Amino acid sequence: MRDTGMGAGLGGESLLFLTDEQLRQGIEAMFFAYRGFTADPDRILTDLEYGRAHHRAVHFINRAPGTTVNNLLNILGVTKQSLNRVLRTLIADGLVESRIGHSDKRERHLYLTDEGRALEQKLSDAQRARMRTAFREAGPDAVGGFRRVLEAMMDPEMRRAYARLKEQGA
Amino acid sequence: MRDTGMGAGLGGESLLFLTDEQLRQGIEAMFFAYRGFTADPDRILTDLEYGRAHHRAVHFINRAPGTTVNNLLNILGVTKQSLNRVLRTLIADGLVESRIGHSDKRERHLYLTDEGRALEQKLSDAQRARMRTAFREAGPDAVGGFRRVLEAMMDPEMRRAYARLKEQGA
DNA sequence: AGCTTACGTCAGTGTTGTTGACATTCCAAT
DNA sequence: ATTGGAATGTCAACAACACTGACGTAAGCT
Repeated sequence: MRDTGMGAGLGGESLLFLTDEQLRQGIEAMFFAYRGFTADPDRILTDLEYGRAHHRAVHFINRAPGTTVNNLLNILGVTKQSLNRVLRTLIADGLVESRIGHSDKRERHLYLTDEGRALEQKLSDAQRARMRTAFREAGPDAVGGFRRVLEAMMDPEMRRAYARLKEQGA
Repeated sequence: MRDTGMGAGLGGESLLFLTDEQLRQGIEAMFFAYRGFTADPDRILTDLEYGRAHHRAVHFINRAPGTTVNNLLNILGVTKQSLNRVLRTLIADGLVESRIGHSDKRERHLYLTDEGRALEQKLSDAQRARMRTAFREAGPDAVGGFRRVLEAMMDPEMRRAYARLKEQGA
């Protein structure tokens, strides 16, 4: 087994949790857990001819109603063309409403329709159910650690977006 | 704000960490963190004309040298056609070697070549670096919680695969 | 001999992402 | 008032990565 060479001679703190093997287990845990994380919504979506991209759009529009396309673009980290394709179908299907901005008429503000909210509800119910089970199994302390590690893993820009959404939801 | 209706009257334990808002923050944390998780390898891969699928294959072949195609299929959770496309390019490019099984000649055992190991090293160095920073920022207790929640989030089948890899690496 | 398993491949399709190019609309500055 | 830039939208082409379905080959099992 290889080692980073940083595990020895660092005083009382063993830092055993930073060995390459521990890090690799963390990487694999992320990989397998993300599969579970998306599995339930994915099943619902394939029945509805939608994909994960539609879920993400619906999720964040619900989370921040009236958000602009540009704002959504930054949160989702995709190109406007990619997002536009998804939004177009959602608007055409009557799940999302796009209203021209009042102060800046170039901007489009996005809202879920009743039907859109119904889908969001259905998807997030499924996803929250899994998250709830996992949180309950692991316990409150583990949940705190989970959140701290994930936050530290984000790119700074995403960490800011995440913090903004957190404030908004509280 | 909606509520699950499970937050009240449960005695001393408040279960505040299981509110819909907390769960939604967990969901968003997973989304943003996974982006960071894959960002560094993705950057390396695009330069090399490879994708995330190649990374996953190389990772697990390195992790379990001599693994069969079928075993890899189960771990990655994709179709054989999808995996085969990736394996074909990796073998053609001399990163992976496919050896016919000794006892069962139908099976192909997969190994990384020196060149394959070099790529795996490069990719996992980048990914481990981010994981290491995140782990160090969050601290050992948080890392334990992180791992417990992720494990609880996996599908049972993936939890078994994860456990098998853990034993193997120890 | 017949069935199953493991693997590979061909063909077609769908989702999601990417560039690049171009039009429109609007705000803001000269 | 015109010019420049930002925000949005659209079209086209393309690539990665997943899927299904069908077919073939070789090997193993009963």
